Amino acid sequence: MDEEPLRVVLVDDHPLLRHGLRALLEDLGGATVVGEASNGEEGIALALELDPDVVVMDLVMPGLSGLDATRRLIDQRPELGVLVLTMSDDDASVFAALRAGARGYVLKGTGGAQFLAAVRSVARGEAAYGAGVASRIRRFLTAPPQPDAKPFPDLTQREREILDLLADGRTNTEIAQTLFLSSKTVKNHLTSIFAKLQVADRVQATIRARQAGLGD
Amino acid sequence: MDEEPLRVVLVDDHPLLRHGLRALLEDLGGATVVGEASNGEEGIALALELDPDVVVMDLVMPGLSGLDATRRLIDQRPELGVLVLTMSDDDASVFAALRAGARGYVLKGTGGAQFLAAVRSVARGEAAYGAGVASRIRRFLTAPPQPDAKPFPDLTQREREILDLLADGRTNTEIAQTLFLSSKTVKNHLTSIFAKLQVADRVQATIRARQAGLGD
DNA sequence: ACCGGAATAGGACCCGGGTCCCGATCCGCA
DNA sequence: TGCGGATCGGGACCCGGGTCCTATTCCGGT
Repeated sequence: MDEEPLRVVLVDDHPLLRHGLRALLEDLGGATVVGEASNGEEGIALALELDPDVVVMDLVMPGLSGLDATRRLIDQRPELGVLVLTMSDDDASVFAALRAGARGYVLKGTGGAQFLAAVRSVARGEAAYGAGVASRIRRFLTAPPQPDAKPFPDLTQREREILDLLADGRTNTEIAQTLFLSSKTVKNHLTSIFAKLQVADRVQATIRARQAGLGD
Repeated sequence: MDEEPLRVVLVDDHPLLRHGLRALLEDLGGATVVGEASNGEEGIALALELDPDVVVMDLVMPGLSGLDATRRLIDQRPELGVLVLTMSDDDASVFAALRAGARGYVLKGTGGAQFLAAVRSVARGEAAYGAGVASRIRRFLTAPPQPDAKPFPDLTQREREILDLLADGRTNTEIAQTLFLSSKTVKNHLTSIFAKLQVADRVQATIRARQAGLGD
């Protein structure tokens, strides 16, 4: 499709690594390294000036970190492809980089072929995450939907129904009408609900219920 | 690295599309399609039996959806690479698929080279998301830190303080003691708060306040 | 056949929540 | 200087929320 060589900027404080990457990209990857920088400030300036297809960014560098550099770069050029290449293999680094706008995250030590594939993906506007990063993202996305199960196991069926209506801000008489009950009965149920939830009144019960996902 | 052809299972209810994919994968991709299925149930059975490197999964299918199929598949084989190939280009579909455990998400209409790259990435255990998906993920990760601003602009300072305590489940006398006020004053403020929020009582006000981020 | 718990409901009672009206002070702005 | 709004509070009043006790029905488990 695109036979023009990819234009790449390398930002890494390690000259030997830059040299190796340049060789890899230009000899085997059909890409051209149009600029190299050894810290964040230079990287930003170079990238803005040269407008490459991909910026390969290290995270830990003297001076401006790769994280901040990525953030500023994306602020100014949202569509710029930043591929983070780092040794940091932990949740915090990964998500910080993704939030900063990096479109790729691969670990140093990744094979040459995978690295080149990641560069090309990022150049195409796609996302390219290494094996470990993929599972991290999934865990992160999977976490929220978990806290389901059963909200209040010690409540009876009726009590849960009433608590649910309470969590919608309904008043006792409204709850009673909805469930075809006497308001007295609703009061009685609420009293035992308060005891089980260990709260003092309907407001606190409402808060607890909504924290557990009821209402809305 | 791995010169053995990738083993792929196709799950899509459209025979012509399967045919096209098979041709693409086998002629240009150096892969072998070891099985085809036209719905979720068959897909699960085939994938479990053949244990391929990649399962290419459509989302919309008669019978068991690709979403549910992916979920069940990943439940049993967490390391299995599932690449979702679909026309659905919306947040809900994308995140549902990622939560279900898909390691790739590309749109029908993606170029052949990109599709093959995605298949190979997924086979290597990496993640492969198309261009649009990448920006969705970023927006999702960036969203949480955003929802600040000012909760209730029409409330006065004092009213916001009182509403904040109310959102913690405090009672009128407790609020009064905290702010060194008379409970009468608290009541009066609450009355005007209810009017401004257009709610009937403290419970509904609490709900509104917590939806706006107060309390906790 | 019996017991216990869930669900329903009434009576009596207290008190906090909520409303409306009124008055006071203070401050900023026209 | 005067107006308006924010803040503070009192009085009077109503009623819904909450508690405690008692009682009935029904059902499942022993």
